[in-house]
Amino acid sequence: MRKLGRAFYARDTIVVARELLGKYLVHDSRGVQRVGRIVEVEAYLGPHDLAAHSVKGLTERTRVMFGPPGHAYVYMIYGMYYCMNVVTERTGHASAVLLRAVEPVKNITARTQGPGLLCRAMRIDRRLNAHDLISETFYIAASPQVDHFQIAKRPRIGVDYAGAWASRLLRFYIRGNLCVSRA
DNA sequence: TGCACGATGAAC
DNA sequence: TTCATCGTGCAC
Repeated sequence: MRKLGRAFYARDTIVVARELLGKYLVHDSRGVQRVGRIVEVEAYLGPHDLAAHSVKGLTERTRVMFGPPGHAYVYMIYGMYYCMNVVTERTGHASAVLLRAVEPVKNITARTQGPGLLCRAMRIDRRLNAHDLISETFYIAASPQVDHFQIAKRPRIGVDYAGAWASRLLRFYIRGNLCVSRA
């Protein structure tokens, strides 16, 4: 599979979010390679986006978001789940794409519909925070076959506190895909 | 040093 | 609609 390079991530966040749909998330963990096809994502546009964690500025937690593109921002939510983001644009821009759901492709037995379940099923946890996705064991690759689909746009989930930003259509998913967390 | 609050998921 | 569960950020 063709691994995505730094240049893929160093672009407009909405473009990256849309193009991540259909790509393959690969994680080699203790000799087991797990692969999931990305079917749902959300774009977080930077410190001016009231729903983005980077709205807090550069802190210990948001350090990775402010760093270079192509790295994984993994954080714990509600004390029980992890969520994985891909950092986009240039260093300091503090934008990222949240991976919300994947379709099981290889060595995945648990459910993957939702950001928390996705990380649990693919064994993604805090240890992978700040991990470079231009690597051998944790990366995203282009689809091995040509596949075309329609992209649906919806408001992001769980960000009602973000005022006008809550209604922006920044959640994208593959229309009709059964592995999407919410249609 | 303490505390309110989540980019969730599951049960009721 | 409620709750489990804990790291983070900020108030004090």
